Amino acid sequence: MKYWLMKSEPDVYSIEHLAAEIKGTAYWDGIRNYQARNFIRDDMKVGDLAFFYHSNCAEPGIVGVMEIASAAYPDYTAFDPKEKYFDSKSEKTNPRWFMVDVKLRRKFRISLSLKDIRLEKKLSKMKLVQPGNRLSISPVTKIEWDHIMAMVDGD
DNA sequence: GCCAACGTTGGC
DNA sequence: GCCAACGTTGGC
Repeated sequence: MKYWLMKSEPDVYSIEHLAAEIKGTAYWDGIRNYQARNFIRDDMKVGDLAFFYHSNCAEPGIVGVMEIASAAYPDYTAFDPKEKYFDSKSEKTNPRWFMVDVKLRRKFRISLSLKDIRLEKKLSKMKLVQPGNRLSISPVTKIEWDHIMAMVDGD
């Protein structure tokens, strides 16, 4: 099983949106970066766990935990010209972009801010805090994962 | 809203 | 294949 961190702008789609999904799951669309695409398509498996990260907002940070609920399948929003993330180069017969379904496992009572992550020496190797990192999907090591969970739960 | 750091595009 | 121009990301 693998661990991940997935970014979303809360103005667009927040953990509260996910919590309000009737079905309990949602499709994680709009990934338009090859490296992130490859993680989704090639490495993500059903049952993997992922941190829900709020980006580009007042208090960026990790706000909860999701479970990957499906294998990767073509991101059909790329096929629809009316969609924000339409991409004419992604064809139905040869899709360029993929997505997975996610399910909310847990919303943290107190989220872990980027500031606090930066202050934590043991998390200094995280992809998230590497200079210039903009990847919206990144792998998290088990050690990092466990450490964050311990921080969130106050040991 | 600013802007630095990236990734992508397209002319050559 | 180079690289300038452009668009996007995301912290601040």
